[in-house]
Amino acid sequence: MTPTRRPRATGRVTLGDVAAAAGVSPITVSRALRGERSVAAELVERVRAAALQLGYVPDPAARALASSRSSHVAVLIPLLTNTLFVDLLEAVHRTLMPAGYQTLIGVTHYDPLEEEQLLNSYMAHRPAGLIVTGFDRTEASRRLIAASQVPCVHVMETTRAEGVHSVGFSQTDAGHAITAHLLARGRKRIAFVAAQLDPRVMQRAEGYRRCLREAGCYDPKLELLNPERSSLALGSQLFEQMLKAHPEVDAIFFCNDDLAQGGLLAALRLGVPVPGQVAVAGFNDLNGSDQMLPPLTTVHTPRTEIGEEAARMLLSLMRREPLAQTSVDVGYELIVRGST
Amino acid sequence: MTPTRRPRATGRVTLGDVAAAAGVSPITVSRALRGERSVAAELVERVRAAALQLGYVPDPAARALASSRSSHVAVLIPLLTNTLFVDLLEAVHRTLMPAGYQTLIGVTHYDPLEEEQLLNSYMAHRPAGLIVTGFDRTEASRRLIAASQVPCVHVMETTRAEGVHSVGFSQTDAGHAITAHLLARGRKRIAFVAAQLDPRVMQRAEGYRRCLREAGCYDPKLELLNPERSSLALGSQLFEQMLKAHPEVDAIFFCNDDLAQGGLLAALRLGVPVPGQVAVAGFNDLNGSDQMLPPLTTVHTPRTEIGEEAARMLLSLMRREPLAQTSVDVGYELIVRGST
DNA sequence: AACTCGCAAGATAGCGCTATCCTAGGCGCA
DNA sequence: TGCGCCTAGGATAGCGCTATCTTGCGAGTT
Repeated sequence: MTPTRRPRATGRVTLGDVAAAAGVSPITVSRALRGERSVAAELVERVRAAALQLGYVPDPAARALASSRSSHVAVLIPLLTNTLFVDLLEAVHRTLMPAGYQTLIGVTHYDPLEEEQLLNSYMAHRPAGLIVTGFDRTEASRRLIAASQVPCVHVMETTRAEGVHSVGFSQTDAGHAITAHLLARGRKRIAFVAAQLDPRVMQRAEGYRRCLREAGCYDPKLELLNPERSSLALGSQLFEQMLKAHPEVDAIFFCNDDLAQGGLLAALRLGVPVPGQVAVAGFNDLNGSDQMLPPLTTVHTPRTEIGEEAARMLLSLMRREPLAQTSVDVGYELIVRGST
Repeated sequence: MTPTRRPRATGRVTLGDVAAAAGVSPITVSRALRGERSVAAELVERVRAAALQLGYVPDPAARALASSRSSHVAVLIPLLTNTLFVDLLEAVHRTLMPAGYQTLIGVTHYDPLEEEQLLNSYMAHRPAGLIVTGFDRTEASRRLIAASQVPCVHVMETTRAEGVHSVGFSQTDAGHAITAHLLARGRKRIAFVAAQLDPRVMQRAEGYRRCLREAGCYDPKLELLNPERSSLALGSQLFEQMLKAHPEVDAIFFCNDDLAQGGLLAALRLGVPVPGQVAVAGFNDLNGSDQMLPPLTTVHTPRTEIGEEAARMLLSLMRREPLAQTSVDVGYELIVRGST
């Protein structure tokens, strides 16, 4: 009678089971399934077959514990209520999932401190990779990312800084381009209306300013910057406010499409002809902008491409493959519609 | 000279470190920090202090491996591009995170087979809990959930079925209520326009039918069901299509606000007076519905409450606490605005 | 022929926790 | 006094993987 201490039965097919079935050692199974090169092709085949036969599924927890690296990728975005980031997220998710990575979502609400807390909590999970939005974060966050050695890709903006990986486009250039479009339509009194005021919004503002200065018609009074959360309702309100304060305005560049959509609806409500009296432009090409009355001129931001490219770049980093470039500029596209 | 095999240095503060600092055994630290009752209050205090002092963070992977239960909660929703589910998700996330749970997101695209695949993949992670949308899934999925013993809460709809946990409201009743509202406004030729055609949309359709049958003015020809993805553009198109086919229609109940918003914009474009000629009602009270011209009458669906309540219910289940009720009906709210 | 290499495969020892069993001491009860 | 029986805390043994070291063997070197 052995003093029975039965093993905890988990009813799970383990590496060992596969090893027994394939007639090799567990470590060889591990190596074969992970695609390490030092296993003979014939063995790999045998192991694969056995694993499939038994329905073996690797245990991520055990893997993470043994290798101190999980199969999680943490993605930190400012908001889930902005479809821009949702599109980005979905693209990332779609690209990482087939490669066996899980996406952990963190929402920072545009708050660097909140981001720092999230990073602290996510790093306990030893994520395999990290995707963060922009470059505006606390020094502690930056150090944490660097010290952790976790591969990290920055999205939405780009940089040439050494050792930093990024996928995005020039928000400043895009802001410049749409302002230039308004100028080309013969507008002179071009207002800039913004909310949220995150770093990317401010970069668009910079593009707007640069463009108008070049044309000699920059007027700081035509900037309306509101720190509240961006929404249709706020867009309506700011449109009215701008026209009341500056009736001579002949174009408005809204920093985001939801504001612009609100502006267009306000124009309809107030009977302000668009683009007759005021041309309206937005940014991001969100859902519904093409259905507005008139359809909204905007900048299409390629968030799906950004998400896919960032995920691909991260996959390369996680696999320690060489990268073609550390920074990818995916560009933007001016979409001219009826509102200008 | 001992044959040096140095331990893998991970530089992590472990349970053992805390135990040494507090002068107790590791297992006591584990129990103290998890709040098991069998540890003296004084010891708990001592352990807590030591953990805080050392900055101890439990390793989720080790915990998952040892207990065969992770700190992940998988949430399966149909779409990320519908703000309804994003709001739900955010509420769940916000409620679970402080309790130490990570949210894993799965997107099913309304496809039970895709959901089944996701479940298979997520179950490998031994999630601590599961939140799924509605009850429409494959038999295999149902069995997998039941067999896994993972606590599971169903959201958006409710059921009285034994042993099934749910948080939602009656989609049928809500569909009935908004149709009754249109009747009360004196409308007789009330159309139902839907896309997506998921189970909940069909339940709203059922409510619409029941209401009109009760009033003796149900006409199946006034139902326009389109399987495509719901969007503003499709709403515009279906609005036009409906009015062309049935010019006598005096009200349209769209199954979702995005369709209804598209319908309202089409009405503006076509010069159809709303609600003069046609009253328009939507469903879900999405972003922007209050800004439409005229503002859209709709049913506010309390997805934030659903998310919070589902998360709370799941927490209770995961902690094996007794539940007050297995099914929570959070109701809905008719929001009457200018479009009716 | 003796000797390094290089490489495929295996043996071993954990990763950092918790499930499970074990023990010592305290209590009630006859 | 002696027998259970509970409780607090500890000892032990894994959970299912992978990092690291070790071994065996054939090819290349001198």
